[in-house]
Amino acid sequence: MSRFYITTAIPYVNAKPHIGFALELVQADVIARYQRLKLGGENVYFLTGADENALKNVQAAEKEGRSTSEYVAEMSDRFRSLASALNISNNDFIRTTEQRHVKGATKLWQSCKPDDIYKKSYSGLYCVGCEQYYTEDELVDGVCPDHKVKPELVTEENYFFKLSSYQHKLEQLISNDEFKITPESRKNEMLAFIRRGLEDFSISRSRERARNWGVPVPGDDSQVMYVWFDALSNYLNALGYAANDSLYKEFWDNSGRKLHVIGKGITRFHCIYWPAMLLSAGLPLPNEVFVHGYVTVDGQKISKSLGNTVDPVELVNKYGSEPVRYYLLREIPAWEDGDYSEAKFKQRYESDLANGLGNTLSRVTNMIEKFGNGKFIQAEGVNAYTPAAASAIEIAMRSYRFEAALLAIFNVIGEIDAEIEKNKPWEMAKEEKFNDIQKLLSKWGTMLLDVSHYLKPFLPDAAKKIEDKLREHNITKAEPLFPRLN
RNA sequence: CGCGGGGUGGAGAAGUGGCAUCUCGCCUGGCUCAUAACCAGGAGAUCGCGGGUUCAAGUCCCGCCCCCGCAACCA
Repeated sequence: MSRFYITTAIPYVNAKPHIGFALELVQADVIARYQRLKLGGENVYFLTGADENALKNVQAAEKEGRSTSEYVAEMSDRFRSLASALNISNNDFIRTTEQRHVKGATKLWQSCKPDDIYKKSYSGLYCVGCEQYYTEDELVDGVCPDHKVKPELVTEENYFFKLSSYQHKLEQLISNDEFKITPESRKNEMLAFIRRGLEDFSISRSRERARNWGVPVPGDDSQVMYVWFDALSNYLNALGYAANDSLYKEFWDNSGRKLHVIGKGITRFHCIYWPAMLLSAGLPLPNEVFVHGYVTVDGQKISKSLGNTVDPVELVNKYGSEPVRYYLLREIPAWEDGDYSEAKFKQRYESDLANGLGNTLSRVTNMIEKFGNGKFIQAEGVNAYTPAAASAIEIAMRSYRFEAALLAIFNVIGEIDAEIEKNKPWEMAKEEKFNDIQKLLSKWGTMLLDVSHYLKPFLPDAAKKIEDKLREHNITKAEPLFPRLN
């Protein structure tokens, strides 16, 4: 029994989703769909969701003069809609204000080794305006960079987690890939971080400082959990950890594979804090964390002050989900940062999707209609992908190099075009060599089916359209799969 | 001496020792089945700079310059 559990991170919902999170959803979706094809749909479980407990959410709601719970509910819906706009095949969507989550986070806290959670007083420079702590060097001339006020020295008693006692174990698990971090550069970063020495970290806030928002610390009403402590437990909670549901047993508490897909900014939380918490609670660890890079827009970091945010839902409304999926997967190197620009988007759309895949389908189906009587018979022994190409795609998929996989998959489009040009079926038609044409059309159609097979995880709709078209009894010229933009 | 990533034809990238590759753009030619799409050929790179190792270096070593991230309770 081979089970596969995959998750995205749960973004906090203080603003509408931007294109960076769309990247994560799409990458995770490709992996999920790919695994379903291999393992069968029932053996794959794909989770995404939203973090509603972050203090930032409270601040954002306040700014709009709304109640926090109403605000986060509405914002979570926007993230849910993004997933559906992008045709993401998630099995579930968890909100961290749900009971199953609160109960699970509580259970996880209680399951940690008693020695690992202790009370300690913490003091730091706290800016009331920002509602956050600053270190000395973050201050500009001794004042908060945002509010230009001198922060107060605040002392508060919090619960701490004994991360320090897991230093050795974590180093071991990560370096021998028992807890695998992809790409390797991220693994090295984490190892370097661990070797510098791990300090215990605070896992609670005073209820006051948390603005009375969050998951209460069990047995201590004066404190709520530090948002990361509860947030990470969502991966267990969606499966029914608190109630020990069968889903939890099948997908987490067994030997199946568990993969987290995250952005580079939260690597430490997923690769250090999270496994330590699980170790403390005596729970199985995820097998792997895949860390993708960030999306820049026109070469610049996405930032609200620059006003260069790109709304992925708008993009989908304008161009459709598949072109957006394609762009994110093909143009952004999955292991690194990548850039979005409208010009590049249009370029990819035109050359790869419209003039490439779509046009080739039109050519082939049109010739089947015109020269082949609408009949297409799948060719025996034709493989669009040589064993070398197929294995290159496999390797790319297994290492989450989606851009490399797509490049290899799309090579075949060019090959079909070149063969059409070389054989000139339209001339053969004049000479009435219809049997020969039929053979060629069988071959090209079969090659297109091979392409669509590999495209399924990436472009599920287009793949299906290609397949459906070539399975028609009386094939007519296909409608443009991706119409030209102008 | 903080850590990491990167500097390859006009643009974007691939490329861990053996004639420098791909996509887009540009030029020329071809084709007309196709979404004015497609195919072939071509021009264009002293592979950031300076040394070194080697029969041979974009690729290994040393030094330097420049760009971009990250630097622990803050998503």
